[in-house]
Amino acid sequence: MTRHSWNSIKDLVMEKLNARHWLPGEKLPNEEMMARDYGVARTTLNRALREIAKEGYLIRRRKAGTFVATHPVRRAVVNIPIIRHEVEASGKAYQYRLLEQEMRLPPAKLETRPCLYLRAMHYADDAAYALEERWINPHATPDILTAPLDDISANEWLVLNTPFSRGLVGFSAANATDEQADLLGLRPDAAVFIVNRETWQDEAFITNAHIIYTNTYRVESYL
Amino acid sequence: MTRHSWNSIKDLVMEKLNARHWLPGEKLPNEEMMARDYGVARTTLNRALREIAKEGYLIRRRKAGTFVATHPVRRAVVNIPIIRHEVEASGKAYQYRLLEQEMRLPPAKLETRPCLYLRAMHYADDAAYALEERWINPHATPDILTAPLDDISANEWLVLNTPFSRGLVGFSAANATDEQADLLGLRPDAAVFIVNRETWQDEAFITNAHIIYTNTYRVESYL
DNA sequence: GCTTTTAATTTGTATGCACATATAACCTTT
DNA sequence: AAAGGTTATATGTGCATACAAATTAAAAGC
Repeated sequence: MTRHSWNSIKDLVMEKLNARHWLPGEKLPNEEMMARDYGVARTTLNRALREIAKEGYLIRRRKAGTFVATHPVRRAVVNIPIIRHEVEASGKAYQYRLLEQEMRLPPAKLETRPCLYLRAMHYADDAAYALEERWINPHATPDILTAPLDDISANEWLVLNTPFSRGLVGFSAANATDEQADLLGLRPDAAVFIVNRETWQDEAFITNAHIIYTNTYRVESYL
Repeated sequence: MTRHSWNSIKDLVMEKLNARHWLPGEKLPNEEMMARDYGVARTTLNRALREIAKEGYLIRRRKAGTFVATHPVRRAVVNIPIIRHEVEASGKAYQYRLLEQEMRLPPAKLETRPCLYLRAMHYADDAAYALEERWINPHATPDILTAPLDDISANEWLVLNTPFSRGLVGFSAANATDEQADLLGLRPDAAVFIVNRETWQDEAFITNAHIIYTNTYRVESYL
């Protein structure tokens, strides 16, 4: 019979932290002592504390010890789903329409050679859901030129076919341009929620997406 | 001499994943075999794969095995800093001004008893930075009633003094009301970026914050 | 007093082993 | 063939031990 799992120890320690049993900045007993207290091996206790530290509530330094974080960095983990999945998860029918597709010179900070520029609309039950404006570097992912972008969104094709080594995502707000408002069925100047994504494979730019959501859109996450 | 750490094994496996050495959905060799291949103990290999799975690139099921995720869920980890730190990190002088503070009945879904309602402005170098509209439940955190909310923002006081067991954060866009636009120095109807945070201790509502940023604000994160 | 070196302490990791747990695959029964 | 039970297998976890690495604290040297 296993008295305690690392996970249950983690819960016990989190309870103590929440109950302010140790104050912010205060040092916890060392692993050996705590392991004895809880009646587990040091490896088990180590894992519990390691996970808590990863979540930002503890700071651990060799030789110094384990401390309660004074300003626990609140982190929210946001899922970035494929738009089709997002729509289908809400029980609505997904539709996708490619508006424009051409080779064009992108902003210089992305790439100096011509890239594929796309504009497409995403619909949920015939209602406009999001407008996608995207640059794709065919020099980094040449197969994109033969991809069936009428059927599958570039979003989804890239997720399945092009790995990346680093990416950046940004959330912001803006007033819709007249054209954007028209496409999204919003009044002129309406506020829109914008998700910007950019991915790279090593030093090669792969894609930059600007996804403009209707103003009812909201990104949510648990803390 | 340690030939391989779990972390270096993780890197090696990630490389293979990125190089499509195993295709999405494909099954990887079992831990024992992989451990032998890499010349490490199963425990070590287990940790490497466990961490990769946590990042969403592998799916692991007992008895079934380890598989390459077909739709790796892209997750972005967003830091939610204290506004003062955010401003100071940009090298500007932070200022805080409490506009309003009174006991009032909040929306029913939060709490049925009267709560503390606050409105406050955050400034960066005398320029408006964000408007905070906040409910705080004094029944859950009574000390708030004697906190020096003229000096320290409720935001910061709560982070230091009130632990919570679960929280929700949401990002959205909206058109500023006339009053909000006025306070933030924006034109009427300008788009604003809104961060909404709500925290609970077990079943007790602690606080709900509505933070309205000027339209240049942007949340960023690496993938 | 200041700098450098050394030692001590604490967390971090690797390993071998054992057993727990989930579940896919197989077998039995009807 | 369908339902139910059993077995085999891959991952998940716990433990004892040993050593590695970081870094604080103490000692030594100037």
